[in-house]
Amino acid sequence: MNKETIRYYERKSLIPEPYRNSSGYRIYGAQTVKRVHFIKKMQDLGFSLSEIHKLLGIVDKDSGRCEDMYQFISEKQQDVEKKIKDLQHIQKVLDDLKNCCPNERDLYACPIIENVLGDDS
Amino acid sequence: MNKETIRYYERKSLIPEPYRNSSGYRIYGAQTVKRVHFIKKMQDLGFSLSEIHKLLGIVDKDSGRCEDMYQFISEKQQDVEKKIKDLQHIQKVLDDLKNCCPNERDLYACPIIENVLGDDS
DNA sequence: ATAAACCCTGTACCATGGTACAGGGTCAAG
DNA sequence: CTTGACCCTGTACCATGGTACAGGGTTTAT
Repeated sequence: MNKETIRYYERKSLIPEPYRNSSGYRIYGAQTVKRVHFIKKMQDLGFSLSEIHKLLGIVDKDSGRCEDMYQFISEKQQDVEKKIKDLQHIQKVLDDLKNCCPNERDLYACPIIENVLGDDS
Repeated sequence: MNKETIRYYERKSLIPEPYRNSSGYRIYGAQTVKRVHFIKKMQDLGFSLSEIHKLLGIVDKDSGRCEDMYQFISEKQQDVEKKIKDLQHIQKVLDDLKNCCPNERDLYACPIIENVLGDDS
């Protein structure tokens, strides 16, 4: 991973300020390394950095962690469910557009274009 | 729609510079209004403004419009298909996380957290 | 001993899709 | 004829997730 990105996470308080050696160089412990892995994985699961910030607040808590975590995951699942449904709707509209296309070269009045451009809704 | 957004589209060359009256006020014709509707609809279908910029290039062309349009829609469908698959994978991972959660309050060692935090991959 | 190859800080910049002024001109109503 | 409500321009700013310097200090290798 890019060091600039790590420093970006530090600025955003996603990871703690690390120890510095006598020259002021950052020394990272295993926990911070794990934390960065956690951030990456949650990003891959579609969580934004601000969501991950909240999530890390849960992780750092000493009680109620599991319940809050479950809650968080559940809410994200609903987000993801909605995104899938939206994309499936888009897929259907794109299909309809394709199906109205005769696919002939040099046909000026492309039904797809007319469909989207002229449809007064 | 917000006038600032329309002016933003003008800056980005998504719509032509409109006619001005004697005081320099913008006067929009029906074609530009249709163009803005087109932009909004294509945005709703998941096209970015830069994609819409290319699309409008096709719309403005005098030949081969239909074939290019069909091509564009088809490529977008593949994008959308991939996004859906990615989200479905995410959904599965989130499900797995939920399934490993005992959902007990005050349980310190939340399996979800351990799962994501500690998994060395 | 000196150059390469790191680290540090701070700031600016990239794309995306806009929004929000400031400081001015114009237009219609009362 | 003045006040408010528009329009104009230009520029700066918002969030998001970083990246890329400039201008220093340090460490390592030859």
